Amino acid sequence: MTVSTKDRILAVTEDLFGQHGFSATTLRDVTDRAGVNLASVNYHFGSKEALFMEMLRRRIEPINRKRIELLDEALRRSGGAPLSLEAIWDAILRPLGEAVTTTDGFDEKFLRLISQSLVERNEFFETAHQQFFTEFKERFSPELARSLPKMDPQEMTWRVYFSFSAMLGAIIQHQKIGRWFPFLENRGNVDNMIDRLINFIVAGLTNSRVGEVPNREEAEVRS
Amino acid sequence: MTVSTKDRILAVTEDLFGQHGFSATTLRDVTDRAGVNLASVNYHFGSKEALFMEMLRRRIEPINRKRIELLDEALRRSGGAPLSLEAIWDAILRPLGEAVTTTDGFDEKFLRLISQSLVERNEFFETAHQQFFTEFKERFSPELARSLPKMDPQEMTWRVYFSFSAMLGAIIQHQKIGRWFPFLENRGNVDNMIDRLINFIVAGLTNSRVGEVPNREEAEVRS
DNA sequence: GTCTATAGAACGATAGAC
DNA sequence: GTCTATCGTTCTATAGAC
Repeated sequence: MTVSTKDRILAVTEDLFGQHGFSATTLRDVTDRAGVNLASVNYHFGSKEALFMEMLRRRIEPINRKRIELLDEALRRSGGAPLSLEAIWDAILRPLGEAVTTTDGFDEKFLRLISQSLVERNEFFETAHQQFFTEFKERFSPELARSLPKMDPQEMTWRVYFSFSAMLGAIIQHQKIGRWFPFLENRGNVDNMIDRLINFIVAGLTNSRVGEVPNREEAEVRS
Repeated sequence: MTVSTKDRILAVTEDLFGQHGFSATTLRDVTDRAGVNLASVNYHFGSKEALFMEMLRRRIEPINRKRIELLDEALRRSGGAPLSLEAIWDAILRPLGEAVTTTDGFDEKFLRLISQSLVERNEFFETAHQQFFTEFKERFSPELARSLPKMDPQEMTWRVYFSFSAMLGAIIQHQKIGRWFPFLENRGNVDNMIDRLINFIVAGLTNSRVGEVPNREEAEVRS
């Protein structure tokens, strides 16, 4: 099967963007590595920015589509009743896990791509990501609220923010996990990590010490 | 009081690096904004990389120094007994909070700087950050283990990883918090956020469902 | 649709006067 | 220690032949 010039450019762009980011990746790097001509980028995509946007869009949109599918499916099975937090976060995390999983376990390349896209500071990237996130957040936030009906909305919003932070931080920092914790087992098993991450997040979300701040003097020595 | 050319270059470098990263920031941007000559960068710092390293080093090192000071102080007060998780995470988070706090509340500029430095992919940056983190992690990890003596080491390492992820994710994503959650109160109050983050992390760390993975079918409907 | 060739601008770094 | 001027390189983008 033949791979089109366009697809080869996109594949190489993903690699280099994941490794070096937008500014540090030049079109010459891309075209040289892809074995295509420099001018082909502008022919197929129009500009460097448009190329990078297309590369990002075609990876992220399917993930969010799948997330919403899983959420709808769970709601169908529950007959519309509030879902468990585990089910909600499973719908959020599992499609991401599938996207980064290959037969060899973690696809570090793809994880770097997602990571880099999350922290890219170019304005047009930020606008795109804002859109990606907003669509999916507006679908999930009400479900989280339904599953935690007694929680103060402000308290819940903070916790949801920390939950997303934990998820995104775990992705962004994942390349460092081996250097931080060299003896950590199973770090190539994405499903295992997601299971553990769901546990961590649900514990943080359901923490009973609502808004309570430990007294620093008294809290010093653990009972 | 006069501000030296060197200091003005460093100050502007912080701003621009926080906003655009290393590659997208040019020396001309820096020197133009600082009102100094282009050649002064190479005179004072030697190269673009050396300038950015010096800028980063002088901001991060004091934070880690303060963290270890706070930990030692807490241990002195406890007479060497294991600390509460709250006390440990207070020592980790509070110096960061102080560093980003000005009289106007959150110093978004500094938060962006830290955030950008965490995700910068240049090799010399990564090596430096690895060193910054390792020093401080090797001091704190044993204390966390002493405070959670009954926990399986593998389980604990995963949770500590998620805790750091939540912390770093909260910093990295902080610029987006207002767009994600427009009605969130207190988001300019760094001490308040840190208090809440400590609660979230401690709940995740002490979660009783050790290594237990919810059955996805049964977990679907929240009781 | 793919190529060569190049325009036009911006880059990091440095030489050398003051 | 600060300046001007500039070197040599590299960048995105495009014109135009095939």
